[in-house]
Amino acid sequence: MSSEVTLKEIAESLGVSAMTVSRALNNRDNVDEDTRKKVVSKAEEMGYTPNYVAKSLVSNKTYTIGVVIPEITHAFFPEVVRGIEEVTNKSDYQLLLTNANEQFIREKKAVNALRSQRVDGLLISTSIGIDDFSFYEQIINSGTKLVFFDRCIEGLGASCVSVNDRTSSYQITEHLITEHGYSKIAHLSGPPNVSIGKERMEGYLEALEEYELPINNQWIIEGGFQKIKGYESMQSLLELPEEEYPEAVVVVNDPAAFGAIKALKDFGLSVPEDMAVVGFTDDIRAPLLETPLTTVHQPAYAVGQKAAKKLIAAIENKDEPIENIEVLTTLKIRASCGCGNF
Amino acid sequence: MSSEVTLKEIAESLGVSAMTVSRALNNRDNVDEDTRKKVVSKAEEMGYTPNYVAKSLVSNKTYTIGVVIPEITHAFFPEVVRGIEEVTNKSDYQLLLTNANEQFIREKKAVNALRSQRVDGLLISTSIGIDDFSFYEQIINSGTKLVFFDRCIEGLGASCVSVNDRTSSYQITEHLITEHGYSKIAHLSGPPNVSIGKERMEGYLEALEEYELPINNQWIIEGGFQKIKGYESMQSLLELPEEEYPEAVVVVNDPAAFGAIKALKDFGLSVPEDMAVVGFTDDIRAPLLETPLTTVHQPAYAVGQKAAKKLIAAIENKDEPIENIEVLTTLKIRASCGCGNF
DNA sequence: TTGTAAGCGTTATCAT
DNA sequence: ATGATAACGCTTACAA
Repeated sequence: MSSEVTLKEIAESLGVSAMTVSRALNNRDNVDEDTRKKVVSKAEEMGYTPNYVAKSLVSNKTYTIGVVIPEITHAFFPEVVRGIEEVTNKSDYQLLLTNANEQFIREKKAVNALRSQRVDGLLISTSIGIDDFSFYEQIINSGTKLVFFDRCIEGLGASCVSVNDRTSSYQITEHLITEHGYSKIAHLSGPPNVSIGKERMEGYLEALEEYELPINNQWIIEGGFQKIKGYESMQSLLELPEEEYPEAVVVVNDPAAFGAIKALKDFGLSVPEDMAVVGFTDDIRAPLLETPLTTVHQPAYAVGQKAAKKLIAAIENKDEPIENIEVLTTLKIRASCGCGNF
Repeated sequence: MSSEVTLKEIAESLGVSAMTVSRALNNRDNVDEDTRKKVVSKAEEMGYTPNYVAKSLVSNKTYTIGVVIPEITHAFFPEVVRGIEEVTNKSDYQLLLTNANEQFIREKKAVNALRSQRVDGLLISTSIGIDDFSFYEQIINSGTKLVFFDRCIEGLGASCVSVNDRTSSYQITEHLITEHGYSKIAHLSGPPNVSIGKERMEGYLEALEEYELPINNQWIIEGGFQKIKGYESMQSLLELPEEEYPEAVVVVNDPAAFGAIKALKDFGLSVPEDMAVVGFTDDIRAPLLETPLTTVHQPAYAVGQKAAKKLIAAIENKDEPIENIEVLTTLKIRASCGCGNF
């Protein structure tokens, strides 16, 4: 950035001190109105932009928030970022965005870089492969303000904003049971060490228990969040003898559900006649499938907003409490569960 | 960010000077190997993170790049950001991301904030309503490194990375003419003051001229980039007497094409039988429509990569030339143009 | 090899 | 109302 105009230069060209210029430009009340005007117009003329780097060094505040997301192309996250942006923009914080690409090594590197940049706080959604919880434990203990969103690590003393995953998973499973009378329901799960994977599994299990349906371990396949993982999980499921096929399957998210549906198709089976499929996310493509996908709509924008608000509150207010904030989802009933008229 | 450990504190606890600690931690060659080890382990123990704010003040370099995009939910941009991220991550630059939400006022505000943060360079895709070119002219003249991407402002002395819009628009129009024999082709355009709006219009016109087809001003409707704009433009077009309807229409981008198709449907017309429609973007939803959309695939990731590479080159190399870089598109032929077998 | 002093651009504090 | 000085955490330049 070419050599920029400084307070001192403005001061010299005006024959006053740098302090006066600083005061004038920051609208302090103890400056003569005349000099203030002179300073402001001179600054304008010289093309002055305040140097936040220097400001930050003095104030120990950067007005900057670090955001770490695991996967920027998964449509959910850009929407979350938009929510974050909306809030930070109003409060005049800037966003340092990093994409960990689902790699915990990159996530760590990003967090360290962000800390070196002295961001005022961190908004984090962890990558799938995370194993080293002590990393975040140290950071939180050091007093760094941190709010997790969507993919949370619990019990570390940081607030967390997420969707009511367990309840939503319970509800969509319940829908399959009560509205359609399915009793043989499978689950293509995510990794259990990621909160959303665990929670969605639990909601599914709770619903089966509540309605006293058999829990069949052959129907619970651990996979991942991408299309290919759903495809593979469904392939495993279809290795069962045909008479042991479930009637319906709850998939951990929509991309994985797309993969699962593809696998069914490749296998010559149709949705929902041979097997009903429901997802989780309400991906932009969900309503456009040949058989539109029944799924759980996630208010990504609201998640972003709430996480950002919580973080800014924690930054600006010493004793903001630690909270787990749940944002409510809604069921999107479409055709893939067997509801014909959508 | 709680009180952080400083060089001085490490120095004191070790009985050496801050300079020695600085040298040791930065792997300068003039430090005793023994003291270096002591310093490094002490720094680790005390949880030291270098203060980049202070570093930047000295070096006049922040290792930070400001990115301004007009619309984060338009899938094209997250993909561009991923490309940018991939490059900056390797070169150890951080990304300050701002979303202008298609509002030029917010864009200006964002750029000013970014300059105050003393980013080393700017990556910008302008919002639609832009009118004040002098704003960027000043910034570029002040020596700030700036690369435009996708939505460029030309003639200001900044490099630009974009898709070969005019050629692509020419090609998809040509496809309608030569593969389908359409001679009555309309264009629902974008705003002409945004480069992609202008370029796509020009490509369309060039193709008509090349094949000596009539240019009918009633078939050229100025609109915008969102679904609703496409809907409205198509509504205008359908106000013509039925015998003056075009056979095909080139829409400025996919979201607008979705709107146009919706309007046709609401009007009782079908695609491509009554009117063929082609788009531009290859939106993730394009292949999933009832009649999959023929469109131009844009290599968003490559746009991001090239823009980031160009900017970093400009930052690190005094006389990096100003260039217009074009990234090549590919046609995605699907059913909406009348190619039946897709 | 190590230390000292000055300075990066700003603001808090005390003085005038 | 305005100015002088020190300080924020670090590095460069020079000295020991």
